[in-house]
Amino acid sequence: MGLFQPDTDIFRHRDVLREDYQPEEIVGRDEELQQYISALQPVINGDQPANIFLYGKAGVGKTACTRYLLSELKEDAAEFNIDLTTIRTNCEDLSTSYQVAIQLINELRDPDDQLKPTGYPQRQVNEWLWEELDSIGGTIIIVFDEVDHINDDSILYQIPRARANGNLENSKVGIIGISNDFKFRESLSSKVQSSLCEKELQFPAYNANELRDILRQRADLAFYDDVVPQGVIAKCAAFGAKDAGDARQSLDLLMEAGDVAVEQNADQVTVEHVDKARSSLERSRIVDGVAGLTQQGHLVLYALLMLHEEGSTPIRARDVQDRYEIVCDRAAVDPLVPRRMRDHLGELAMLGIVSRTERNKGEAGGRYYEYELDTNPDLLLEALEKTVDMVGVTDAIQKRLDQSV
DNA sequence: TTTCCACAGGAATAAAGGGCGA
DNA sequence: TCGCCCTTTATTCCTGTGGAAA
Repeated sequence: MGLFQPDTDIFRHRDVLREDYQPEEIVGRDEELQQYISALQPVINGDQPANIFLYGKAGVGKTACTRYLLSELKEDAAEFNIDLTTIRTNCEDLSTSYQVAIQLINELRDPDDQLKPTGYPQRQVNEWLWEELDSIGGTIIIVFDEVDHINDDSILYQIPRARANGNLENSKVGIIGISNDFKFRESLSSKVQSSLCEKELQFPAYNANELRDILRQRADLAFYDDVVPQGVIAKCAAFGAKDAGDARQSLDLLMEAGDVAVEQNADQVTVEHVDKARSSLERSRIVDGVAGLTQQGHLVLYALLMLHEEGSTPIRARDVQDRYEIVCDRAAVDPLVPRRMRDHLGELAMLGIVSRTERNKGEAGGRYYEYELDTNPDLLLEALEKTVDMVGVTDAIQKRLDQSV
C-alpha cells in the first residue's frame, strides 16, 4: 500500500460549512429579512439607495443576509431594467479611510492597473475614487463589512455626500455598513450618523433552537446521510449559543469535528470528535492571537503569565507594570510607560487571552480593572515560544530566572 | 449630597519606517 | 536620491467616571 490513500468520505460538500458559503435559504432571520427588504426598496424604485447600518454580534447572519438579499436584488433589478452594481469590501484589515478608498479603487480597476497601499496624496486618491465610481453609472451599493475597523469616518461621510458635492454625476451610491460593535454607532460623528444610519437594522443573537436549525440545514448538505447525529448538532449549537448566539463558531466547530472524524477514519461524527475539535480550535485561536502581538505585547503577556503562575492574579494594571518592567529589564528591552502598557493589556483582553473585571473602591481606592489569564497557561507559553522574536527573550528571561533562584 | 480616589481611555503629538513619483 | 505621504508605535497630557467615604 502507498503512502497516500483517500480519506474516508463523510463529507459530501465540505465547503458548505465555510464562512463564505451562501445558503439558498436563510434560516431564522425572517423578521430581519423583511426589514432589510424594505430598506432596499428604493433601489427597485430607481431612487437613490438608502444608507443602511446593520449591527449585531459576530455570527448572527448579518453578512449572510446581505449577500443573499443583494444577489436577489440584482436579479430583480435586472428584470426592471435597473443598472445595479454591488461592491463588497471587508474592512477587517483596513484601519483608515485612505486604505478603504485604495481598496475600493483596486476592486474597480483592472488587475494590471492597481494602486499600492500607500504613497499617494489623500486628495488624489479621492479623485480617483470618484472617477471610478462615476464611470460605472447607475445605482451602486457599497457594502462595508466590519466597518468598525475603520478608525476615521471621513469616507463614510464623503461617499453618501459625493453626489451632493458634485463629485459624482452619473452614479447613485448607497452604503451598507455592517458592524459587530454596538458602540461603533455612538462613536461616529453626528454628520455620519445622520447620513449612514438612515435605516438601522439590529440582528439579535440566534437562540439554541435557531442554531440547531441552521446547523442541521448545513450538515445535511455538507455531510452524507446519517453521518452527523442529532447529539453532535446539539453540542455544536450549544457551543455557539453559550457564547453569543454565534452561528459561525458553531459551523466552524462542526467542520473541524468533521475533519477530526476524517482523520480518525470514522464513518460518523461523534460528540468526542466535537470535544477534540473544540480544543484544537481554541489552540489555534490562541496561537494566532499571540503571533499577531508585537514584542511589547509579548512581554506584557509574559509578565502576566509569570504573575499567574505565582498565584498573584487577578491583578491591577499598576502591579502588572512592576513585573513588566522587570521582564523588560531581563530581556534588555526599554519598558513602555504605564499608559501604553495598559493599551497592551486592553488588547490582550480584546483577544480573549486575558479577562478583566472592573473594581471600584470609591474614595478609598478609586476605580480600576483587575486582569487575569483567561487561557490555559501552558498553551500560552507554547504560543509565546513559537513566536520568533520571543525565542531569544524567553530564553534570556528563563536563564536569568534560573540564575537568580 | 458632595467629595475624592485612581485609573480608563481620548486627544494631540512625535519619531521611526516604508512606499511613492519625479 | 529627495521630498512627500501615510502608518504604526509610543509619549504626554488631560478629562471622565462610579461608588465608598465624609
